[in-house]
Amino acid sequence: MTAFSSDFLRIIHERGFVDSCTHADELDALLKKEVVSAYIGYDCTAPSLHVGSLVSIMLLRWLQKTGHRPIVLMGGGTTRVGDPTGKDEARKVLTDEAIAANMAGIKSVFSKYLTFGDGPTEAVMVNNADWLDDLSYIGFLRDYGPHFSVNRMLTFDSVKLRLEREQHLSFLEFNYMILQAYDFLKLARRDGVRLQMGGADQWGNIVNGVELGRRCDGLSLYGLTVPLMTTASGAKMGKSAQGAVWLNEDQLSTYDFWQFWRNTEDADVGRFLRLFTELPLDEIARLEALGGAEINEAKKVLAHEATTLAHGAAAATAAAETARAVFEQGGVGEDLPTITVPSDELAAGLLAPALFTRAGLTASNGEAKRLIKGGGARLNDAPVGDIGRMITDADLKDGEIKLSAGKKNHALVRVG
RNA sequence: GGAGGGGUGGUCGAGUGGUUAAAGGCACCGGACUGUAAAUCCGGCGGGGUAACCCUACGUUGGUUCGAAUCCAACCCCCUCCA
Repeated sequence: MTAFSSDFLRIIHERGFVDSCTHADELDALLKKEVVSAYIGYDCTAPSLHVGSLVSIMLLRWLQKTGHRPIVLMGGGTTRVGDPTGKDEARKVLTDEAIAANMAGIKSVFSKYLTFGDGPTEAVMVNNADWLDDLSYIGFLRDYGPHFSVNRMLTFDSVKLRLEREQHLSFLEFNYMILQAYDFLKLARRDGVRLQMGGADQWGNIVNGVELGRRCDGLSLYGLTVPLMTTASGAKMGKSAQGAVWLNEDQLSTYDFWQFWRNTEDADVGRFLRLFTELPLDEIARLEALGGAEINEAKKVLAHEATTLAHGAAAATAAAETARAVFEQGGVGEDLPTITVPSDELAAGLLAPALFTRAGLTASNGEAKRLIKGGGARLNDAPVGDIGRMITDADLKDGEIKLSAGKKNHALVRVG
């Protein structure tokens, strides 16, 4: 399974996207023979996707680039059930309103990475609520229930782990894999989809769909998973200073997004360049071979490329420029988070801890005081020193005040 | 329905009447060292207050007590076995 002849499998294999794949040789031949429709499902559990999902989005992008048709499945129906995979406890049941709002946020990401339309290789977005919401219970059970073995279902990790850990698993959640399998069958029948892809944790769910297609319609369906993304030091990937690394700009600024990539661990640079950029492999090989501090150049390239894909070249350049000004010159940049304070308030003076919290650098006044006592808080690059420090318009420098919490978190205060 | 076990801070997990805002680990945040890396070491880690101090918190609601996460009652939820 090393020498694939189809562009898609060859490229994604070279770039490290493939964790496992069903009938790789057959799929390879199919991809050479015809335009293949493949889908990945996204549940609407948050208002945006984050970098954890980015691997699969890049996968769809490569699929389209190599002449096939990506289908983005929004889990409007399955989100109402809740995927138990990888969770110790049932997720809180989301309201239909929350699901709809989340879906709206998630949808917007894909247009950055894929070209949608009606052409043979243009992407399509579908919603499984369209067919799941109206299923009739008895009819569904009679049609598809016989194809699922409970004995077998109990052996899938998503279920098995819950049982082994003696964690509650509701019947509602237990049905998730059946619905996901049905999704695949439905898309195969309706849109001729032949391949489902997803994260490594989705393997069991995907295989169920492959088998359901064969049992019901004698279809040859395929599944492919990407590795679970972790950093070289073992942490789950996707934390920034602000929390999760969201793909939507309204959830995470382009500057913070850029910074996330810039702060990649050395050991991850090559892998991330292959997965999250489209640079040629020989160029990546050169970049990851850089030693010592030089590897920072590779990280900048990574940050620029990844940010360009997500937010556009202008945003990436602006973020890079701000980062350069802030880190390499110790100054300020346009992209730093900025708050505006009324001039009379500033003239009257504001306590440093309160201003830090107001600027979003600390979560509470207490935290701000601790930060100041610990020496991590700076005002115009000078340690604040005293928790009773008053900040006034006398602290303005070129019309703004730079606040810093640690070396990486900065904010600007302007008068307005 | 019956019997037994359990619900502690973001998380895991101690604590079983007072010095417990609650040991310890992880996560997280600062600092040192560096390269805006990793590893390591140091400090911090509920909220408000400059502080004294006040408030909130150990499933929920009541009760006993000078005093409860710790004892009692009822209720809710989870687990195991039985029917």
